[in-house]
Amino acid sequence: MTGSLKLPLVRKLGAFVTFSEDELSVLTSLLQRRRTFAAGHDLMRQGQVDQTAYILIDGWVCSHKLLPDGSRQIVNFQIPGDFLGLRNVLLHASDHNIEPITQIEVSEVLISDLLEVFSRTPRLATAVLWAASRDEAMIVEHLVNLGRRDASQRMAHFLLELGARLSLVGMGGSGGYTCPLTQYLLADALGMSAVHVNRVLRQLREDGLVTFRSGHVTFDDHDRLVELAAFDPAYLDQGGPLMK
Amino acid sequence: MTGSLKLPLVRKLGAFVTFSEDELSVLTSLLQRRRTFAAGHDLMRQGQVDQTAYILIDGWVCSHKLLPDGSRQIVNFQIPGDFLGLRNVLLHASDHNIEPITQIEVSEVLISDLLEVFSRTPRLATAVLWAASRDEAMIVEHLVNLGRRDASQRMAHFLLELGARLSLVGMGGSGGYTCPLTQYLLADALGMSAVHVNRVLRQLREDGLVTFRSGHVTFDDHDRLVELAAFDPAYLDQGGPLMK
DNA sequence: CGCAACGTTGAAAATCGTCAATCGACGTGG
DNA sequence: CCACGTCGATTGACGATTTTCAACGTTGCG
Repeated sequence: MTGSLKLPLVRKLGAFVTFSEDELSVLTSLLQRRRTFAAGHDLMRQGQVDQTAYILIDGWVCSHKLLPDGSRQIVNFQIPGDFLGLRNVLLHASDHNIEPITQIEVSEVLISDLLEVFSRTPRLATAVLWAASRDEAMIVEHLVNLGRRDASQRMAHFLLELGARLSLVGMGGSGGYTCPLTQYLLADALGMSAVHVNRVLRQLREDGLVTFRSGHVTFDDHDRLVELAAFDPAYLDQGGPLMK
Repeated sequence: MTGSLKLPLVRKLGAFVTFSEDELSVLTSLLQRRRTFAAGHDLMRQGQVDQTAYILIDGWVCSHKLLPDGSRQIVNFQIPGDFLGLRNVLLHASDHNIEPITQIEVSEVLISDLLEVFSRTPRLATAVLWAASRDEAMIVEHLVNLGRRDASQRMAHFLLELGARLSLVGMGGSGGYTCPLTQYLLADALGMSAVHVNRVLRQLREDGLVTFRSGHVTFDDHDRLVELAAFDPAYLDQGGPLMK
């Protein structure tokens, strides 16, 4: 067994299938073309016709859409092991922006490489499509979050989802996790104002549910938080040994 | 040329590629296993482990998620030519419900058939994945709708998107379209109450923008409606001759 | 005729956004 | 070293949007 089990992507896909040595080597060969981006330097912009995809190795990223009035909606945050821009590969132009929140390291994935992987190792192709399906399921749950939960429930659900995702790649435990997101980023992700984010976080903290302070999320009462948010992690499809 | 050009699925995918005769026959072979469902008889339920997908031939469908408190969020409506349940094929369990709004006719798609299509005709596989990417782009835009637009803009955007989608499969023109959705369905899709849906529709009608009455949507002032909603159809990726 | 589903409207209440101000941490230039 | 500006977090007051509650109208159908 190599050190590749430490790679977030491998850990994540491991929730779907167990790879053979051959598949592992093909997978890691996808991760060779490394690049680094500084926070705020977009990897991709709305309307851009560049059909490049990336795999996030290290750091945090957000994908968002900008509206003509200057406001924006963050669609999701990406953490190590996640794909970036996969949806745009087949669309004529990118429909969203991809912006690093921290300094990041990515692997560039050429479409040609991806297609070769698809034809050579069908199980790996299936695993990639599984990850894509899971990403879509997450977006759907965010839609439910915005449409049918109030601000407190939205926040609770968001923090729990992030915790579950981070656990899967070894970046968080049941007690909490480190998180570089600002209240402005949370606001744009949860469809509310930064002021209200602050109020909601205070409320959750005073109620003894979660504490989000100076870059760290602490679950003070995980069970009650799950109940408040009506959080059912089934959509994350991570039923393996890593799920509690 | 056969009569297959009248098929909504073929028209839709035609916005992405032009098919050869051989590809057309493979595509239509996917549409053989016909089934009919009555309104209200779900094709699929949350948590179900059935990995069947369908292609909608005729009628209207909605996919939605139910919350423990009884409320629901409609993720999208499907119209003829759309896939149903494609995302669930690789997930361990369905993450949403699929419910016919009218009586519908569908073609059942077996995973085995789909995989065979993928290996035999790569261009067709690409077209299917394009459609899936487009569906996801739509969900993302709905997310933006819920997160960053007020009720009037949401409604305007929704009605415009539906119009553009229907045009692509020959079910609507620039003037308007026939639409079986109730105000309750609109409410669950747009994340608001049915009462407010009613008020918003009245406002849009009195402002001379759109009229939605007795199952028919009429664009009274398409340009102003587009401006109100900040509607940019780029995400629908239907840049062909059908887009105005 | 009477029920049921959908549409419509008003009034009161809750949620949330906007505006405005303050504070602490941090880095930079003088 | 200190002044200054910036960014993020925080709080209060006020106002706008939207929900809830309640009632009534309309249509279609058994």
